Amino acid sequence: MVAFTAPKGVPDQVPPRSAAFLAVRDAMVDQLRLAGYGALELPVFEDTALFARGVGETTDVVSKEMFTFTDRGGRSVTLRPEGTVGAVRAVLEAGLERGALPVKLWYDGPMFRYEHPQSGRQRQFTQVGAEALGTDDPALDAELVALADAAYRALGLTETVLHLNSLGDPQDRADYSARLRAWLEERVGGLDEETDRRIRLNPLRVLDDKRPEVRERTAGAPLLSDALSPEARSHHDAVRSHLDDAGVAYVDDPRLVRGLDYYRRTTFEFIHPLLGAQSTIGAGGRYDGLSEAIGGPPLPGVGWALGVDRTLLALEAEQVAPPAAAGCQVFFVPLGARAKATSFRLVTQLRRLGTAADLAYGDRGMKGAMKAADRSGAAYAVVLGDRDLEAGTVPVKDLRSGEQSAVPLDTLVNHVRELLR
RNA sequence: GUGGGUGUAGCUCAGCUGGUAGAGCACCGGGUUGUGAUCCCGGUUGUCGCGGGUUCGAGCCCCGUCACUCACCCCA
Repeated sequence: MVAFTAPKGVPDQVPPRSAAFLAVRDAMVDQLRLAGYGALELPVFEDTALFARGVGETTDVVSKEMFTFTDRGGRSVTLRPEGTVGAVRAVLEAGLERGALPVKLWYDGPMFRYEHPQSGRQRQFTQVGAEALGTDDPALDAELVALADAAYRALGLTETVLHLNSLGDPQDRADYSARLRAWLEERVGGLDEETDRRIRLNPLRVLDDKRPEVRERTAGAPLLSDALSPEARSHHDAVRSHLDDAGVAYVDDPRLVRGLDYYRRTTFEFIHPLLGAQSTIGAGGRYDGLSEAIGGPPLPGVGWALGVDRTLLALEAEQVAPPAAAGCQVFFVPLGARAKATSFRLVTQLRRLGTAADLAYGDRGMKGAMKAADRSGAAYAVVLGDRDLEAGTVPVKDLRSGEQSAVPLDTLVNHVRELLR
């Protein structure tokens, strides 16, 4: 036991799992690069008011899950609970919306929400995010969905299910909310205080309640998908048709609701059935009003965030081996001080040339050093002691076959690089 | 914020009706004065989460507390 532990809900990533963590992140980013998305580096904390306006005051994320503190200058700042709002702020600040459109961007990094940790949910978690701003072309919605789908496929996930819905335009949503509120008050009202409050403030979210007794009562609720304006309807149809053409499978989920206020029209979630309660491994949608909500010009946008931690859990649940990290290629086993100095020099030389090399540290014995060579995963071991240095040739051992040959010391570096070719 | 479960070695865990701490794996060393993954032998690691109580005696019983974990709400 050590004196300090990581703060509650804040994970460490250590080997060997950390390699898989990075591989998941990279697989997502690779897809975005293929599609012309540019990199965005964003601050980890922002003005608290930015999130309040952008994400929405009444959302759970803003009302009870933010890491908010006052800095030394008396300003209220908040560790970002999500990436989209900050990304849009950065685009507006840099004036990118006045350049070539659409602006397509990706970013990654830690997000923070003050929640009770459980499987698949931490207070600090990592997302890869993508945003496409400046046009309301439904093909962009489909592109983003297809890219997330491709990332999951590239990683080897086969059981992910894509849920798709449209929340309509603001007017559709307002009309529908009023109708749903009346319906819910009659059937679900009086169940408990929290639910009553939700019926008043954001009735759509009641449909997302997982409690069986609530599920039962909301079974016949009117659906938003039946209340879409002709414009929202045709946008949604276009998205679906692009996905069909691209061979991306999805499930129409008319009850899919998102917890962040800025979404409208397209919304989607990638759900993994083997994960337990926190089963959404990636999600997103269109947010055409967000820019205006934070004081910017009208600027349509669509985006998603994929959870790196949860995607890794999904890989583990499917027992898919994550891409292996590149390991050591040549391992040096020095016997004695002179040999160690020579080994160190050769290892450094090899590394400069791009060959992964390592050596046995700690002046351990032959047996221990060979064991370390074996564990390093290297294809070759170079064993050298004083008598080899005097002879001018050193034994190079093929660790798979066990065969060994003597190589002149002055050509060792090239010889080893030749062997590894 | 609410509820359930669990805290013993680096890891996974055993520990009987209370009698003073164990296994497997891992790690280190030796068997082989210079050759790994097998085998054999040996060795290291513990405030039994923490604090208090009951008892001649507590890993075990009681109270409190903290942490971890799963679930609700909500979300990636």
